[in-house]
Amino acid sequence: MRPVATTGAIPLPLPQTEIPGRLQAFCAERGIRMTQQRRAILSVMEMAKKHLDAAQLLRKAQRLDASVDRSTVYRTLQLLKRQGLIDELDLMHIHGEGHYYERKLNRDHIHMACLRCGKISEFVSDMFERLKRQVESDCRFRIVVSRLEIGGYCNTCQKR
Amino acid sequence: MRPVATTGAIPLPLPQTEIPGRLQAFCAERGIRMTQQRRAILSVMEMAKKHLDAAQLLRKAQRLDASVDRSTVYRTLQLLKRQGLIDELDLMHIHGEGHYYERKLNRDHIHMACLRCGKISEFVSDMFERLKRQVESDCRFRIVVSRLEIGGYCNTCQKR
DNA sequence: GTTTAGTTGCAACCGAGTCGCATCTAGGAA
DNA sequence: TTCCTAGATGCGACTCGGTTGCAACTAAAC
Repeated sequence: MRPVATTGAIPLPLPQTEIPGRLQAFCAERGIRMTQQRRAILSVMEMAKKHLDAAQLLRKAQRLDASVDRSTVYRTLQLLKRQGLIDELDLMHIHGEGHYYERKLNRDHIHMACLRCGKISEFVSDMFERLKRQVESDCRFRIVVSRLEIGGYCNTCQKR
Repeated sequence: MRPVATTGAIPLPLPQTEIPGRLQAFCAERGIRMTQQRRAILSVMEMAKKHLDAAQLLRKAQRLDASVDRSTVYRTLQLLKRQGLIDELDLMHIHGEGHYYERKLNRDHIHMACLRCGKISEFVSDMFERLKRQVESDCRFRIVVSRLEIGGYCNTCQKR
């Protein structure tokens, strides 16, 4: 398990890579059939150093297995979403209408998208966790998935 | 200005209506040309008692002015977004890939979507405001727009 | 009233995502 | 090891939300 800051608020760089094969191990545990194509897609997800959309994921997966089809990518993404293994992001629609995907880590984080340079940054905060607990108790709402996205101007772009 | 709870965490019902003509007044202030079609669209937005998607907005606007076209609705939504007068929501894609829109009120709120019954509820929380201030200071990020959406199970659906 | 920049309807278009179906294959059973 | 079949795949057609180019129209400044 990748070490994650457990206290305070730490600006986080970009998503980190995980132990290779982690996602495949999860799937095996849950009795999900493993195919050549899924292996390619999962390992791309696992090694991704930034948020990928379906088209990027397809291109990268095809470099590992040329037979991978667009529809298989979408079907696999649905599978991983249902299993709670990945998160779907909009990143404030900075680049079109599509979605971005990332491995779900132990701890949720906030996504900030710079409206000027398009940079995406991430942020882990205890207060976010506390806010979710407040929602659960005050609204009697059982949270399954949450997404906090922020649009604005990053430090560098504010200075211009 | 509609009274909004300013302290603590209050479960909020659905979006309220505003003083009629409010959006049009905003546009006038900013020197935005007012047309028959825009008037129809704005008043639908203003009187909406729930979150509307573009298609619903079109249908309702056409009841006020039959000439309103789909593209005009989309162009007007873009305009209002740019002006910061409305917020765009996904509502966790509970019903397809489209977007929902609502008048921006003084205070941001959290949207909760029940994955079982589809009910959307809203929640205002000081902690959300504090969290945003934390992001601004810790990450030196100037927030323009933010969106916190939560998927899970509402009180009623948990009991089954 | 004249003028014109801004807005509109229309129809064609785009790109993300889905689906039906024939074919293929992972992986359990014999 | 071979056989078998539920489940996965590729393909192509499709849906649907949203955009765009263009000629016609109009709000509002003069």
